Amino acid sequence: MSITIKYIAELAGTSIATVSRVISNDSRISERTRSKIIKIIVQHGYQPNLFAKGLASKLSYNIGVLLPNPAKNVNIHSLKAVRGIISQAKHHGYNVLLLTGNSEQDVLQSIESRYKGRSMDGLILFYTSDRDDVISYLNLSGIPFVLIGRNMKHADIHAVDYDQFQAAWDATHFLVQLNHQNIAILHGPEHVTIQSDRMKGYQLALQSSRIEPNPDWCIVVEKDEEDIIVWTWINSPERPTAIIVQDDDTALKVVRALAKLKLKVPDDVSIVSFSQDTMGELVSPSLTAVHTDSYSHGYEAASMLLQLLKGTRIESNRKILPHGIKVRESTRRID
Amino acid sequence: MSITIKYIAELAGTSIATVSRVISNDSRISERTRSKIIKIIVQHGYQPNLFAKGLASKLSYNIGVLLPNPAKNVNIHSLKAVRGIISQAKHHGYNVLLLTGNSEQDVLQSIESRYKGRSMDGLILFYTSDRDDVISYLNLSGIPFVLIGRNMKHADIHAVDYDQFQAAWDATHFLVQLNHQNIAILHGPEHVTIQSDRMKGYQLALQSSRIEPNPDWCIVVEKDEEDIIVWTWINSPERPTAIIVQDDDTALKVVRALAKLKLKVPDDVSIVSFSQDTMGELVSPSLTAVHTDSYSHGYEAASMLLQLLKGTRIESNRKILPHGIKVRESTRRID
DNA sequence: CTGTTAGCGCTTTCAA
DNA sequence: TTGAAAGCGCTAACAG
Repeated sequence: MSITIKYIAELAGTSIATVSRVISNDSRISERTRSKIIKIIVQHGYQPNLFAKGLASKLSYNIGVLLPNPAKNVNIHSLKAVRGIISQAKHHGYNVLLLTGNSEQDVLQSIESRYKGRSMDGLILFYTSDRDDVISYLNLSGIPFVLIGRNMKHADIHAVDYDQFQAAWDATHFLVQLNHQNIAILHGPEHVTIQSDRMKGYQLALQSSRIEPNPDWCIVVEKDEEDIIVWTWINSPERPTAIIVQDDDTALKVVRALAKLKLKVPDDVSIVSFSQDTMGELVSPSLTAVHTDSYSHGYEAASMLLQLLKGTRIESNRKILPHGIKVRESTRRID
Repeated sequence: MSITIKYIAELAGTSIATVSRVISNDSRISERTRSKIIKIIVQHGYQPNLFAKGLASKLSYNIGVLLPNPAKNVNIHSLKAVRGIISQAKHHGYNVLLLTGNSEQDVLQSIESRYKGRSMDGLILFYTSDRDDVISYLNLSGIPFVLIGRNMKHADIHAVDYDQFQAAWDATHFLVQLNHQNIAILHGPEHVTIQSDRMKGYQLALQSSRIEPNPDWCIVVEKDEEDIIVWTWINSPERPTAIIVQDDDTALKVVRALAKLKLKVPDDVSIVSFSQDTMGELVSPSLTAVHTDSYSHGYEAASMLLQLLKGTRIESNRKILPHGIKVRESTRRID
């Protein structure tokens, strides 16, 4: 049998209520009793039974984390963020419960059963475009939740992200500083919101340098279309000398596509990517990239959710985290 | 107030005990009552309160997953495996609780409090060399656990892995088939067990082809030493024409180091890596690699743990999963 | 400041 | 095949 609050109370010669109060840091307990009880607790390695606690308090002290959808969107970013979440959660006495699902049905049903079953008090999820309906569901259901990323359709939900507009602005500006005039931008079919934010940043940065954005160079890449896109460009009279790419994976594909056409990075074309990973550092050429600290995304998301759970007043629904630009080998100055 | 077993019982005109039995699939319930109750449960979307369940049954229906240590060893492999774990766990009505810790202290204390606090019934962990003491602790504590990977110091624990010996044998054999005679092997300071298994596979494969292993070419790489190693080699009269590298990250570093010496992959040197990731596919040159399905590692580990928890007799402590070799651009035949 | 006590929602004997 | 009732270990009024 494991050690219970009752046993501790007996040892301390108090009632279980007193022990309970000590555990929950109730202020109206004499220093004397408190220290006595704490000593006994430590001595015996007592750990409160979270189920009893949860049952009585109607709180699970679990927060759920919904992983991005299968394979494709599972990346190091999410893992690091999860670490941040765990760390923050632990700090506040919360555990982290992991959820996934192969279909939306599956996901919704997972969330519902965990929430109704009182297994989790709130949820953190990562943005991918197919989460739209999940978010609608969450909004309706009243489950407290925080999004890592941003969603245009649901602009007012609690979210943690970095400033995608500014990030794209910075990337563009950086290239302009290197004398690039012909700058293209490639982004994926997903991430509608991020896409449009980045697009605006890109366009405004160009305009502020008196460069007119070329609409042919703002391209949405369908899966595995990099070859075609690059092929089209190479035939255009004035081809881009620099490309801003949505993510590391796509950036690598673009490098490969360029290589097939005997174009070298950064000699012929410079590339800036949006990184979620340290991978960009290892490849050749290593990738100049806009990066942000995934761990702190998770940390801050958890922090926000915990505030929500505790009913603390939250200043703002959105928390913007800093980003930076890591200059590596894939970019060069042109004359 | 959420729906409880009591409410369902009232609606069904039975006692809560009966409802409970239906839920837990007790055999001695008339088909009539069973179907009636099930209907009501479904109709009302009733979800049992897991805390009450846990409290009464002394089972949490949670399995813990201890993530690999910070940053360095966090990779896509673990994330995919975690998905496999979740999937299997869900299948059996279990949830997945995530654990980490920044220090061993931290980890041990997390495990203990979760286990004692009845938050988890068992644990799955990933192998990294600094987990040795954690494993010793787990062995002592009696917590049911399964290792993903393998540990030499604790050979008899429950574990899921692929055959590292055979994998290295295959990699070596593959290179020999491509006429390589001078084959080196690079592995990290970590993963003692894996290392020695792979080493044996490498050596025996060479010997079976009547090639005498050159001890200078079996090298343990300290962190960020790739440059030096490659530098040493290049000065040796007969340099390796092929290198087997422990993981994708190191492989990329080796490619970079070689490039500094004007050696191209695969023209001058072929490389085979042990992959944990799809990254090897995207880089240039893409990496020929031994790969295994991370998802199923997680799935099988969870399956084993669940058997342990249910007290099912387990045939073997170790489960060996298949691996394969993906031939890509980093290897070529020599004449 | 501390003790008493009534639950929280479920499982599990023990009886019927 | 079903029901009654005693907990599981803790929280949170309420009372002192």
